Amino acid sequence: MSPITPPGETRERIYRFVRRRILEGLPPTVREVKEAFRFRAVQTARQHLERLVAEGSLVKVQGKSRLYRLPGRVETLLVPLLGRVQAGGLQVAVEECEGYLLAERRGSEEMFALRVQGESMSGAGILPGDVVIARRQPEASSGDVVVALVGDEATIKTLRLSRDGIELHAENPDFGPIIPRPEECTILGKVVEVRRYLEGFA
Amino acid sequence: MSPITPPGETRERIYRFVRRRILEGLPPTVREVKEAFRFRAVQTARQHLERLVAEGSLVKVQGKSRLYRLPGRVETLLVPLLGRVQAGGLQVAVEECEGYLLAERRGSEEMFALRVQGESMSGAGILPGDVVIARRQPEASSGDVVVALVGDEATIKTLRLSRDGIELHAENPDFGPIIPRPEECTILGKVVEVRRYLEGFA
DNA sequence: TTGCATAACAGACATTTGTCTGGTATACTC
DNA sequence: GAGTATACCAGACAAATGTCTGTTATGCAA
Repeated sequence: MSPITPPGETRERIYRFVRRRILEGLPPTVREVKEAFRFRAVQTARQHLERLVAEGSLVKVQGKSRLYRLPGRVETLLVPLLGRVQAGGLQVAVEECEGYLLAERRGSEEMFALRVQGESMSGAGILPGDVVIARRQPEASSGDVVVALVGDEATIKTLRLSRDGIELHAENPDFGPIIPRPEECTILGKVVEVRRYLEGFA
Repeated sequence: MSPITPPGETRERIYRFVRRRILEGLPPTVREVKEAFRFRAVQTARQHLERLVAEGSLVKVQGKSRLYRLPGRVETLLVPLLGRVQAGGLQVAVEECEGYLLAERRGSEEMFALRVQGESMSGAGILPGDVVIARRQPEASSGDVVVALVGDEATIKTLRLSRDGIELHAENPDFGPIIPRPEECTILGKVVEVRRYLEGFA
């Protein structure tokens, strides 16, 4: 028999283990928890897990496999890193994406990522080669950094709402604002995160 | 019997279904696929899935539940987001970290994250409030952005190696270089990634 | 002591899930 | 026609997984 640990201590470690596994994208089975902690009885793992559910640290779906989740929608998901976004819209772009990034999810929104191409947002610390992660949404507020499809190409700019319609502002004095006609501009999403990889990860 | 669809058409739809489920964080079981497409035989779903694996659109782990994944799999890692780093070094700081970030794993190196505090690196697009992710290492090359402990406090600067020793350069004309005496400066790690959260995630 | 809580174990049962063998039907090619 | 490929179905087996009943041990408090 494993040594009996102080109340709650093992449970705390189990919580962290399960949490990590969930964040990594694959919640463990009861028996995987058992194995990880070298319990000799499945029930030991199960008791701890059920306690964690009872106290609200975890939630689960009865009777299904690998269905322990974190409460409050703090989950992760794989975000497709889009290559070239063209007029076809996002659907096609997602199909032929370059790869996937990990990101925290809030709610169940659809997210996508895009590589920054020019200097136009340098003033906001968004440099060429950076990756922006955006939540897909058709509208945004004044001041938001958005991914917009203007004519035939996706661009990243700061949105300004004026009484005449929308304006897309660069954050760089060398670039003037874009004031598109409504029919030639679609907001694809709002940028929620910027990442720069200084090493590796092309 | 369900109507027979053109070759590959159902499979294409199954691929999209599975991919979506994986991106959402919970790969489906074979029977969930069966149900979603209203097949009456599990085998029908399985055949399609196996074909997708055979042609490389999906990968899976034999015999385990919910183990269909996307190819080019992302290895993940939880990186401790350190609060205040002081002379004690990283050990203590990791103990009392503010939380964890998800990051792609590169090798098995120790990583840590730190919140940017001042304007001194603004010229390199590293702004106050950003989070830098660093690989722990005691040395770095000239030109690397590093996290260094100078005297009593952790700072993020660009490293320059001169014949007199090391120099820490800010990327902002308002800040002069720091030329520390060797014994009062320790390199904690090299910055490999910069993140900025434009929404939520304190 | 008794009672109660926690931690851990042993062994089983039941459901879910992955896998397999064999079948029917349609379409295409030779 | 025979042969082959695809799509789909039926039913079963087996492994993985969730769940349950009952047990021992330790510590704490009435």
